[in-house]
Amino acid sequence: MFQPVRVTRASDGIIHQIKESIFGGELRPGHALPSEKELAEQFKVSRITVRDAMRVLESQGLIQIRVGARGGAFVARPSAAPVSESLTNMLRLKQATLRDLVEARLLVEPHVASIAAQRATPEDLRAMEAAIAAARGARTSGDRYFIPSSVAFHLALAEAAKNPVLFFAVSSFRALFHEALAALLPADDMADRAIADHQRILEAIGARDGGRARDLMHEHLSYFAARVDGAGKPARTKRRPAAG
Amino acid sequence: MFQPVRVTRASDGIIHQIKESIFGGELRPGHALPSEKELAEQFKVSRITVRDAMRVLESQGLIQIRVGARGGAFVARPSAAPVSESLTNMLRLKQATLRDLVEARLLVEPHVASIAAQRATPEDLRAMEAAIAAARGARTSGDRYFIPSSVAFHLALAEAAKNPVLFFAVSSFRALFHEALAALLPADDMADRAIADHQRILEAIGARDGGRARDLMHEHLSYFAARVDGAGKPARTKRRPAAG
DNA sequence: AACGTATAAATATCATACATTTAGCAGCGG
DNA sequence: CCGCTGCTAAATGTATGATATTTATACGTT
Repeated sequence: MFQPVRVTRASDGIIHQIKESIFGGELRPGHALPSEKELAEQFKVSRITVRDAMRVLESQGLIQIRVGARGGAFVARPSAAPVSESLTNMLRLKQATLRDLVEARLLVEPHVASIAAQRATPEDLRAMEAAIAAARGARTSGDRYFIPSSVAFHLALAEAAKNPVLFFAVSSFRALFHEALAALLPADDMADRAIADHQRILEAIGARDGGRARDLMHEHLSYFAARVDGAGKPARTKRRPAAG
Repeated sequence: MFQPVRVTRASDGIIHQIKESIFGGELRPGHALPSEKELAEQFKVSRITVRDAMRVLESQGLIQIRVGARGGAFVARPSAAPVSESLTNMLRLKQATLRDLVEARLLVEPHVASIAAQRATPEDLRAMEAAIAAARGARTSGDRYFIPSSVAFHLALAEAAKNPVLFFAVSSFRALFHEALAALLPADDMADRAIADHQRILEAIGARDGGRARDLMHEHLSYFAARVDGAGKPARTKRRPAAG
C-alpha cells in the first residue's frame, strides 16, 4: 500500500537529475557540467557523493571526464561502445556461444543491408567505399589484420540503414564477434574474400537492390560463420579450464 | 607506434582485475567479494578508489551491492537490465523515434518466435501459459495496466528461443517500447487484443508451427505499432517543449 | 620564434571520522 | 515455547580536509 520513501544513496538522485537535464536537452553533447566542487555545493552533498554519480554516468557513456585545467565533465556524444560493452559483459556472464552470436547476426544484418539499399545517402556510399579502400590498402601493405577495416564497412552499412536501434544492435554483435575472431589466426584468404564480398554488397546497395544486398550479406556472414564456428565454442577469448 | 603506458586511474585497473575474475569463472554469480576495506588493502589503494571501481561494476550490472551486516558486493546474475538501460540512454541521446524501435522489433521478434517454436521446452510453454493466465487475472481484477504481464509473455517467448544474444536484444527493445507505451492511456481493448494474440502465438509454438508463430507475431506487433505510432514521436516519455 | 617553466584549475587519491543500514543475537515477557 | 524489543557488530554511505597528478595557459628566457 505504501511506497518506500527515499531508498538510500544520494548519488542516485544526482544521477537522475543530470540524466533528466541531458535527455531534456538542457545539456547537449559537448556541454560542460560544473566542477565537482560546484556540483557538491549545488546538490548540498560532499564531493564524494558527486564523484560516485559521475563514475556511473561516465561508465554509462553519458558524460566524459577530462582531468587537468579546463577539464571536468562533458556531455558525451552517443556511442555504441557502452551498449556494446554492456551486452558483452552479460553474454560473457551467461556464457553465450559463438553460435548464438552468429544466429543473431544472420537474422539482423541481411535485413539491415536491404534497408540500407533503400536509404543509403551518397555520403553513406562513400563511407562504405572508403572502408573497402582502406582494407585494400592495409592488405597490400602487408597488414594481416583486416578486422578494423571490416568493422568500418559493416558499421558504415548499418549507419546507412538510418535506424539507430539497429545500428546499436549491429555494433554490439560485431564487437563481440570480432573479439572472438581476432583470437584465431587471421587467414589471408579470409581477408581477400571479405573485401570481395564487401565490394559486391556495396554494388548491390548502390543499385538499390535490397533483395540482392540481403542475399549477399547472408552468404557473406554464412561463409565466415563456417570458418569461425568451432561447434559451439564459447564467445570468449580466454578458454576456461576443461571442467568449466 | 608506442602505446601509452598507465593511463591514469587506478580504479580502472581494479575494475579490470575484478572483471577478469568474474569472466574467468573464479568468481561466480552469487559469490561475495571481500569488503571494501579488505579490497583496499589487497589492491594497496584507499577505500575511495575501491568504491569508484565498485560503482562502475555495479552500474554495469556485474555486481550487486548490499548495505548493512552481511552486506557487501556480490557477483550479479546475468540480467538484461543494464544492457537495456545502456541502449535506452543512447537512443535518447540520439533521439531515436518510436518508428525506429518498431522497425527493429518487427525485424527481430517474429523470427525469434519461429525459432522458439522449434526449441521451446515444456517449461517454456508453461511459463508463457502462466504469463497469459496472469494477464487474464489482472484483467478480471480490474487492473488496467496489462503491460507487466505482456512483458512477461514476450520475455518467456524470447527465453524459449534459447539464444541469449537474441534474448538480450528483445529485452532491450521491449523495455524502451513499453516505457513509451505506458505514457499513453492503456486502452481496455488493447489489453484484450494482446491477450488473445498471445494465446494464439502460444498455440502455434506449442504446435511447433514456426511459420505461423512468425506471422502471428508480426501481425501482433504491427497492430500495436499502429496504435502507438504517432507519426514518428520521439521514443521518450517526457515530451520536449515545442521548440525542442 | 622556440623552448622551458611557473601557475592555476580540475580531477584522482588518501586518511580519518561519522552516519546509516541491516542481520543476528540476547533478553524480556507472554 | 513463542514473539517482540532492542542491542550490537559489520558493512556500506557520506562528510571533511588534505595531498598528488594532470594539463591548458601564460610568462619568461634564450
